[in-house]
Amino acid sequence: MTIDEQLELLRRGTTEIISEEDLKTKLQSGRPLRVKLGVDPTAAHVTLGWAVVLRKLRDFQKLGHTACLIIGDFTAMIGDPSGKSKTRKQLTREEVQANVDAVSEQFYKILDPEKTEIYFNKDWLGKMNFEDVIRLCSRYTVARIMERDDFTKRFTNHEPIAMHEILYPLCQGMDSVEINADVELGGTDQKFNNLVGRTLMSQYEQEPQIVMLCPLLVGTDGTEKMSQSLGNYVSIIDEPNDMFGKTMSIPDSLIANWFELCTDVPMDEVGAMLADGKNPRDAKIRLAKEIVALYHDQDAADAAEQYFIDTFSKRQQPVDAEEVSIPDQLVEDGEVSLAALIAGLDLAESNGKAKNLIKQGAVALDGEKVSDVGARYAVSDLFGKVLKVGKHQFRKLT
RNA sequence: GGGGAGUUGCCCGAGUGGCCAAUGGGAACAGACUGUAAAUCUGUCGGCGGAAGCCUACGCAGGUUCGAAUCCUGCACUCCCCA
Repeated sequence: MTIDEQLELLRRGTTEIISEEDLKTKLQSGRPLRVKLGVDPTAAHVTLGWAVVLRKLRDFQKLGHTACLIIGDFTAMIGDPSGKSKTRKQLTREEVQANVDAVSEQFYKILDPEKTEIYFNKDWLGKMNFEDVIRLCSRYTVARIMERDDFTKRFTNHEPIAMHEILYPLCQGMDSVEINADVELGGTDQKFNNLVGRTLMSQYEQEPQIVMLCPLLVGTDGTEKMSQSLGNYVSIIDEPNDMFGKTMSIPDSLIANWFELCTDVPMDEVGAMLADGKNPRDAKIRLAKEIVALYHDQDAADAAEQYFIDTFSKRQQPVDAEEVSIPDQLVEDGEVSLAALIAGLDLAESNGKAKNLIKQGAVALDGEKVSDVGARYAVSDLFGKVLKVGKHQFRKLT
């Protein structure tokens, strides 16, 4: 592959490269580059949004470069202030460890383990003493830190900014120094942090890293960036049917963007699918299948499509609803209250909510609507029946 | 260090002694309509209970009162002004 072809591949799905010229020079050197991606284990799932950057990292690997994943087990205890209007909650060591465990194996669904190095930034940040911290702080000024628009906003809005938050960019910059990164990848919200890395690196007499920024994937709600705390996410370890269904729930306006950032489908093909007169639903089905195929396989994608059409388009009961047994503690004299059962199976948060659902006509047994809030059934009558709650949730009682 | 303002349900925000489980908006959920899209309309939205009702809640801890989210005291946290 020529250098220009390589650049072309790397450029896809990025919004900014600082600077492209320097990147070209580095590519021309022919040596494997150290491409850094910092990940904070603040969540237990790799989401499609997160995958955007991971997939870019994989592109580098395909070209023979080395992925340097920095697990922010130290920085997670600070909490990245990027784009946040509030101080993040600081995670405990246990929470961080649990997330690290959960997330690390998910990375290899995307990355090539042979070309991946994993670092934990507690290994160096955790060893700094107070003097080291003071010295680090002296390398950056308050004015420059306050340039960040999220800090500026919080400051002008009289919202609190805790001291430790302004150290976050410096910590992240130290990571780059520590591993001597050639390139750092990040979402557009990471621009400031990544640029601090460049500054620090030159102060440590290293060649400043190239910064490559990827757009933030908008979540299933169609407005906010995809994040686990907002609940608008698709996880790459979601079950095929969930993955398919969640993807189908995105607004039409996002279809092209998701194709670009989450799949390898060529963009002119996407354009054709979305041309005037075509039903955007079909494009969305294709999108959902692509995504399922990527993280499961083609068979799973086909099955998920079939499930979706049967269950939602045709409004049939799924053939293979998840089977659940009726919890013993709900049974009294061989009977259960329907509301308690719904709550007990986690299909509603509380008995009260379950009753509301019944009142609203959202509950059916074997296709027959139940409207009696106080309905009770003999357990033996329920065996084998399919309980439907809302549009999406089906459970086969056993 | 001094002075002032504030802390209400998932979020924002009203409420200044009983009519407050707490106005309103947003989010969320459900129903209708659909393409599980968007938009729209309707309903629900602390817990338990079939219901009546009961319990728990307005930063935390006490107090005054027949009765407090509302008054008093102390504590914690946030913001502003001055030093």
